[in-house]
Amino acid sequence: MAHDDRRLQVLRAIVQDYVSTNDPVGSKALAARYDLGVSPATIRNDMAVLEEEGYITQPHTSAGRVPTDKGYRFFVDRLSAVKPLSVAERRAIERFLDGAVDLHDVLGRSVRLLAQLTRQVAVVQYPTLSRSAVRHLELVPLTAHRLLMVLITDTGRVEQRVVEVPVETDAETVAELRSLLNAAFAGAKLAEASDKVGDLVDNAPPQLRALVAGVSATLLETLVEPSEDRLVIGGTANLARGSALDFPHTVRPLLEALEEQVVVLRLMAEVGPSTVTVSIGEENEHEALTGASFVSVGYGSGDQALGGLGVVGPTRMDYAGNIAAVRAVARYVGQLLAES
Amino acid sequence: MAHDDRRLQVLRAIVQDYVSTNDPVGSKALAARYDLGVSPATIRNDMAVLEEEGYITQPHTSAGRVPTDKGYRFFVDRLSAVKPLSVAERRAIERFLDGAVDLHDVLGRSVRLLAQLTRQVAVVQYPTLSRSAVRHLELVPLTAHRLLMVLITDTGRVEQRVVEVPVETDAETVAELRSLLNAAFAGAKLAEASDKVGDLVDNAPPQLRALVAGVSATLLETLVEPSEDRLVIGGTANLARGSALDFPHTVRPLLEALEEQVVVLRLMAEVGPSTVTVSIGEENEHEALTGASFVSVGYGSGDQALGGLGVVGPTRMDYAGNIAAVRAVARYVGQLLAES
DNA sequence: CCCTGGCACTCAGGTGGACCGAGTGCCAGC
DNA sequence: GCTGGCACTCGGTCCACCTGAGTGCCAGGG
Repeated sequence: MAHDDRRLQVLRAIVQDYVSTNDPVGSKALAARYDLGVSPATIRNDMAVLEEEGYITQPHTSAGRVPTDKGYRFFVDRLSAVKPLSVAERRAIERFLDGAVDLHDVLGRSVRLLAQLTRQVAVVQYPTLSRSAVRHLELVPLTAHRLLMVLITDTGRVEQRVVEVPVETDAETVAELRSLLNAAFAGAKLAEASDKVGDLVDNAPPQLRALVAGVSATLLETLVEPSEDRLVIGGTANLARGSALDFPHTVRPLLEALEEQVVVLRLMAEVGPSTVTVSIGEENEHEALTGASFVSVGYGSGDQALGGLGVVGPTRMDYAGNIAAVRAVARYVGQLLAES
Repeated sequence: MAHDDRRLQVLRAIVQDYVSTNDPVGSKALAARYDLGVSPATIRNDMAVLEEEGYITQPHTSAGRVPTDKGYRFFVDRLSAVKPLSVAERRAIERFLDGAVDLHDVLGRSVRLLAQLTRQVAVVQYPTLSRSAVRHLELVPLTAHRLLMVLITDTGRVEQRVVEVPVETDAETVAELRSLLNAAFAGAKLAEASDKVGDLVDNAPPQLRALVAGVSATLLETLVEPSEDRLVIGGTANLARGSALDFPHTVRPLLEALEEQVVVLRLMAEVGPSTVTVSIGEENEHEALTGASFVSVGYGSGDQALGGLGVVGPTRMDYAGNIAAVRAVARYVGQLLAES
């Protein structure tokens, strides 16, 4: 139908115009700027319908229209082509991420990069431990009854815990324990580690059993602790840019939610690799985010994402551009992690 | 002189009142609230002198007075007694920091704690590598030509680097290398590490020399790289609270400076342990911080601070309270790190 | 059946004047 | 050297008014 088609065009034009100017957009401006081939009056009729259907709304009578969350949603779903990144942008990504020395560095650079590309707040999650594999388990004796366990994963994460052991342990025993644990766990996905613990303890030489059990228990604990999931956040300064415009009253609740991490992690939990997830305004369950949109995607090779990354910004954001940026950065991060 | 004495009282009262109300304070309000034993008219005279001397200023005629940076400085320098923390606060600190599982956790909790106590932006620096001692050096073979070097310090920091080695290396060689390096470096301050490298290479068995040299070089590199110094920042949401009041136009430059880290690290570089440093407004060299004050102190047992921590806020802040909080948290962090 | 130009209507935001009150500086008196 | 009194200043607020953007509706034309 020619009608519906044009209405879609009108909606699209409204979104684009509003995103770039931040002014409610009126029929006249639309007709002037977007060459829709019809007069303002016609556009007004279409706009009335769009408003009826809930895609746009007027902040007040005698103002132009503004997309609603539903409008953005429709717009995003119909995003025909994701705007490809410019050559300059691709080069910027490479230049930015090249020369990272370790995981911390990779993620730190990614978050800065993403914030810079999108001019929004960027969020990068550390690779989930449970989906990483053990590269090495190190034990460093601290005292006779305390060991420092250091877990190194294939994604480059390093976690450490102090293990209190019931029996006195000398250097030799520690060495034995270390090779035992590494033989058992090295290369194994951490999610599978819990399955192996039982066997491992059973098969351990009797004098080592208590130790193996103790260290294994701590290992498993690190997997479930809340600190298990870490987040790097960057570009919060972008929130201040036009905060008055984008966020009704203050950015405070948003900043709080970001620092809370839990909120963002929950959102991240749902992301899959290669499929960008966009959640818009009210679609976000957490109250502080109801005025914001979240564009995220998983990174990592395989079929299951190692972690997620994304950007948070006003619902009035450049979805096409941000989706492209998020996807591109995720791909590079995935590559970098696969290499190391 | 009775005069000067009362003028100091007046200045103090102005600072206190302004800090708590955020309104320019007039002679009448001062007389009413602070019981200075003299009439408003007299206070006006004192205020005129204080203004002449640059300690206070009027935002406009017919408004009260506001302390200048110089006024705050004077106030801080004459802070007779740092307000001791309440029992509840002390208990809160312990409760907050207790049960931290590793360094990351300790610092993360500290920064949240500090932000909560002071209601400002809190900043905590990771222990400087060069002032930490090596607890353990681990080498994990990745491929025949690549090793993962993991450095564990006595402060609980863990750094990792991939080392490309020129010669093919088997597991046995790696083990040898590992014990060689640990024998040489374990327990040594990292600042002294560079001195030891020469000897170490000379005394190494010939076939290991190239390896030892390569790994040592990487180790030294990690000490000088910018990533050497890390920072945890928290409580940025506090900037949003009353941002319009405290920071003339936006919080943006401040947020940017904080994310920049370098700026803050430079400020931190100067802190000593146990002596709280306060830099106020224009005293800060970086432009973005000229509207802010920075209260910082080093933490760590010895005479040299392992790292620093502090808070950033408007010049209009509760200096006495913040100094007390910063000092208290630093002490606890120092203790926690010494224990582990 | 759909588009278009015209027209009356609404209302947010800006402008300018009047007023109010907090706060000051100064002065004469104690 | 302190104090009360007094004239003066000036930012903030309130209000009334106007302007202009934008709308909805309607009648007419393709």
